[in-house]
Amino acid sequence: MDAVFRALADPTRREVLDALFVEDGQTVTQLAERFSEMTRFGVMKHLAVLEEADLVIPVRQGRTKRLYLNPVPIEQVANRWISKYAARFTSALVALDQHITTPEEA
Amino acid sequence: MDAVFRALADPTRREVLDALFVEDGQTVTQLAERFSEMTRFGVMKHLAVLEEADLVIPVRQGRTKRLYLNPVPIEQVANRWISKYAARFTSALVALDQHITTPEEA
DNA sequence: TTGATATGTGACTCATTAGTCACGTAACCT
DNA sequence: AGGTTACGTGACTAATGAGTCACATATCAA
Repeated sequence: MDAVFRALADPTRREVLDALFVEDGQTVTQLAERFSEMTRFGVMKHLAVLEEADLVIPVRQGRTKRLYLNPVPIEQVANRWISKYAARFTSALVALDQHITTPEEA
Repeated sequence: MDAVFRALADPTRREVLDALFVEDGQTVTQLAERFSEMTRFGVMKHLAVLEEADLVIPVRQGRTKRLYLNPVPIEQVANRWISKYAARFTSALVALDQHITTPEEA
């Protein structure tokens, strides 16, 4: 799970995920072409991090490699980590609402 | 939102959030004592990052500073980013189920 | 006021990361 | 075979991040 958080920290890597969300199964060069501000090697390094976190699954096809989005780790983070704080969010909203409807201070 | 992802990337910072989840409104020294592998200054740097991401809200009280957990940014990440991939997760499960119930290949 | 406590700042070191490049390998095509 | 396309590796540089320390400031308590 550490790898997932780490992978999601970089905006470029989130862009890669977005690109695969729009069109799944793109090749490395296809993806690299979308990032004009970076060389193919930079993109490949980001892909390695995403694969490490299992967020992207590589499928070799002859000389090309297709990258497929794997939403499972994201879902796990949502369930095992984020949902824990969701309850606090709800109670925070309730507290805010009570604060608004019954203000005690200026 | 970038700041939130960045803040969540570090395991120590997630531990800080966990500590505040267990007991909200702890002071800086209180939190620092929980991290024996690190000095107070290290913890303070992490707190700065968490405050920057608005994940932790500081409240000055005389010479002490109390840190309060703010689950709102986490919730926003869940809604605006993660939920987008949740649909893919569902369809992936459906595909997996279909693959299991009607296997075509060995 | 004096001493103790709680937090803050700036400069510094060390490790990690992002990104590039030269080069290498493997597959496709004719 | 020979050229071309697609991807991979290792070494390198520059930037960023983690962590520490000396020191400074503010507050409390007697």
